[in-house]
Amino acid sequence: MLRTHTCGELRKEHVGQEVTLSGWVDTYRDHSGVLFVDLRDRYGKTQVVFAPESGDETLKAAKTLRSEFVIQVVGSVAPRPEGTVNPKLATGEIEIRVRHLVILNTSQTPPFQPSQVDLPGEDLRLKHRYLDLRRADMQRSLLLRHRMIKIMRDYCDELGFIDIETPVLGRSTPEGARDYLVPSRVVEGAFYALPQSPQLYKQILMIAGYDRYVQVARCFRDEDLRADRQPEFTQLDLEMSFVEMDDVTGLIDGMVARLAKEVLGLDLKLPLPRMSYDEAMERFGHDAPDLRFGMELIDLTDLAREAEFRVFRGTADSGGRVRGINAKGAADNYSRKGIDELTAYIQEDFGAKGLAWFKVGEGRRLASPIAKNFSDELAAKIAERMGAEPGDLLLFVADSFEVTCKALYALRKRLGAELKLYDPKEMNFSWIVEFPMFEYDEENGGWSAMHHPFTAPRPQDRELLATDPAKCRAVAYDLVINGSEAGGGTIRIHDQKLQQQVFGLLGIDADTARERFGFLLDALQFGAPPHGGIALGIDRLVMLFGGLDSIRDTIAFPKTQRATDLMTGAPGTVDAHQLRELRIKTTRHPS
RNA sequence: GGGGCCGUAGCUCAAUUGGUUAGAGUACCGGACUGUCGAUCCGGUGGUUGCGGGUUCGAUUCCCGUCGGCCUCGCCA
Repeated sequence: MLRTHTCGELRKEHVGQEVTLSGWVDTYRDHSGVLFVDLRDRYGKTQVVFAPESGDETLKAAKTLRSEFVIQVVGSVAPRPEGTVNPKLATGEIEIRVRHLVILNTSQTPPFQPSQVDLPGEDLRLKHRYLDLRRADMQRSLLLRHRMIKIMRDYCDELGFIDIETPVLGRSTPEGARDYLVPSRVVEGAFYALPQSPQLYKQILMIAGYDRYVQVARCFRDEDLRADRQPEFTQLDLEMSFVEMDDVTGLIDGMVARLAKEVLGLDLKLPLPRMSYDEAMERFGHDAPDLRFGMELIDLTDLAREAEFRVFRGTADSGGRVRGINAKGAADNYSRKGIDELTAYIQEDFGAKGLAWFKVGEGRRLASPIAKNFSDELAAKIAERMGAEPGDLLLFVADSFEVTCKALYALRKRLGAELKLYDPKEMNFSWIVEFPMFEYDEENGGWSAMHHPFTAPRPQDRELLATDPAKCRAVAYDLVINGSEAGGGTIRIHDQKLQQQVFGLLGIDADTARERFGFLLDALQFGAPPHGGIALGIDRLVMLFGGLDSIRDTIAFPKTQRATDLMTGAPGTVDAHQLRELRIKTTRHPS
């Protein structure tokens, strides 16, 4: 072994021991007669000291050490002299008096140093990811990821789940996200698709009788990236037979509680609270609301009908909605210019026609350029409805229900952050349930599945499939943490006829269904048990539990917004021979 | 596909209203220093201001295009 201990484990009780440490030169401080090196590995840092007692040769060699050299030192653990203890280091009470130094490898001057205070640009971090991953923050993050996956796997194992791997090369199912495609060499003109999720395989596994399946599954979606979205990401995917919704949510409640306890030291009250989709849209304008703070959406449509203000009355009379939020005590936080920015924000990004606002003065008088359009009586009713007090800022959007949801959700989220309405360290867990089965697809003029086409309707809503699909609710449940969708699941359809009916509603005719999902329809006829499951986004869970801003900081080798890998250069060109074998032509010059 | 922010020394950043020789810290190189820990002190190297074009007497600064990174709308069953 090239080491007897790691750089993070030596303490006062080791004083006097002969040890061998190996690691990277984090920093060095050359005082001519004595030279200090902070030796780093993923366990920590230990100060090693080169002094005249180390011998001329060793001291001389130590003077050639530079950042990120890999060295091995042999020496004795010594207590630090009085007054030189470093409380910032876990190993700060001791140091290694070096007798022997081996330079295991040198390093070029790194483009950035893992210990540097100012974080380098993300492109540079990604290009030299091996340096970035040496940073303590990244090590903490990957370690947290490991711990969380281990906790979840252990939990499932204890409950009898079997880890089964499903294929990465599958077939394309054009619904939903765009697929990553892989050409087949053997079958001309045919393509595999990388899985967006193991959805169908795990349902097949239920039909096959493996009644508790789990997998840490890599999933792929060829869609545009975000701070919390990567083209390939990891899900804790699980499925259970002979279960109802409460069985699945109850199981996940226990898993989340264990994560919260072991990772954050939090005792969660179970079961986690639930809210229906409709309530979430009404109170927060979104199906993944951040419940760490209030500032709920308040409906004013009935009052708007009495208003002289044409924007309000006109919207209310034509079937739209007038809704608002009350930013408590924020009247002074937003100047005219600041409110103009908020207005532009919801107009440009969410299609709102405008933003009506009032500042609440003494005696709950409403002050605003549009205030003259409101009678004192109506203004008082609005103030009452909004729970207005002097110093509050009231913001209103009059538009379709969808636009009021989007615009006010965005405003609430933005103001919540800007006004610091919640503690960033607080964690809020909840379930959103009773999602609609379908949503209307403007583009194609038909119904599309809100979750996926295999989701079961609530038994009491089954009639609605034929009569009023819009009102039909699914047995679906999303786990929401701090306003972020951390996972989602459903009870699946296990009845072949029902499955075909749903396909029909989605505009998938019998032939298409047979071609794409024939294997599932077949399997459903050979004794499919009732089943359901869930998938949790592991990258997002780590991000939330770790208090990180970007999903990229939870992934060892993430991709950029253009889905490229700055370190390896993927995606890259391939040589002409490879393309010929695949019978693929490209306008791009082969490498 | 749309909107926005950014790109200046190896790194992190600055540079007045468009103004003359583009600076600082750090890293790096050389020197001094036997208790530092963001070591300190002295000296030095280092720039096609992402790239291409335009406006101008003059462009890091303004305009157009392009490349790259990030945020975001659409998209993400």
